[in-house]
Amino acid sequence: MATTKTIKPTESELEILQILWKKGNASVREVHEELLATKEAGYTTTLKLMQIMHEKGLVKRDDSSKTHIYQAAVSKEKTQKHLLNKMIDSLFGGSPGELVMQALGNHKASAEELEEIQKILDNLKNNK
Amino acid sequence: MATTKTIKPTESELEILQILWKKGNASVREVHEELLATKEAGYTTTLKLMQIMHEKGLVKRDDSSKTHIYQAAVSKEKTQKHLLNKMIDSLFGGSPGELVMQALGNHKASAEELEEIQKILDNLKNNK
DNA sequence: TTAAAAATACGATATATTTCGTAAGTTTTT
DNA sequence: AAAAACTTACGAAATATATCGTATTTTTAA
Repeated sequence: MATTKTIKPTESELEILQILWKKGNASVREVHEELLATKEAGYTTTLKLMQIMHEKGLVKRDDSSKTHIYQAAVSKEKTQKHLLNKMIDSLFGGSPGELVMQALGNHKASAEELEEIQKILDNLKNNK
Repeated sequence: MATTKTIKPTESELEILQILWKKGNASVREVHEELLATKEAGYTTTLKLMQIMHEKGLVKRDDSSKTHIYQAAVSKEKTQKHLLNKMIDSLFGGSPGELVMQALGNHKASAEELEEIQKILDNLKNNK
């Protein structure tokens, strides 16, 4: 078995990854501006976090020019999958259904989303 | 608006809560034994964690006899809900649908679960 | 009734995460 | 060309989390 790389971004790292996933690539400044919309933080704090993420391999960066340009090195889907599975195992007794029910019960999903989910559901049913 | 109590158990606290949810109530010793099945830890570490959880109000305890008996003070459902919402916000751009799709796509849900989900889905659709 | 085992309390250390200040080098503006 | 603004690097402090050792008390067993 290959050594499974442990993707486990911290809370703050996740916030940054989200921005990078959305923007594709961005400078520290750009990420920082986005962060400010949500939370209070100093510029060097963001910078430091992104440097650490780079060391960890969570992001790639192009430092050919003065202002470095960052980009996520882990895919959104893989990360979601990973953390979701962890949560299903640790909080929902390994049952994805239990989680789905909770999630649907709580939040309000849009009509479009409900349709999307319906499609997936139909698919799964047919494959039984 | 009432002050929203922040339920945010740490990883370790979650492991303990799970055991308490399962057993209903238990001594530190019992919880510790269970923990050992999964991970390495000293007894006093478990004790300390549970004491901290008590301070935080995550668990209740009966200390009328020498050996204190603990029990979860937060419900499994509320905790699931809380952490799920956090995850939806921090990883799925606030869209529960996205999360549900990932969850359904990855894991295999049982036919019964699919039916359950279908019911919830129908309900949500009708309430639009 | 003494010794061993079990339990709690508590402080100290270790580790992980987050935040920030300062220095030093670029680029931009005046 | 000098000043101002921007950027990175880096160390250090602040905070949160986890782990453990030791002292003390209580219970159990010899």
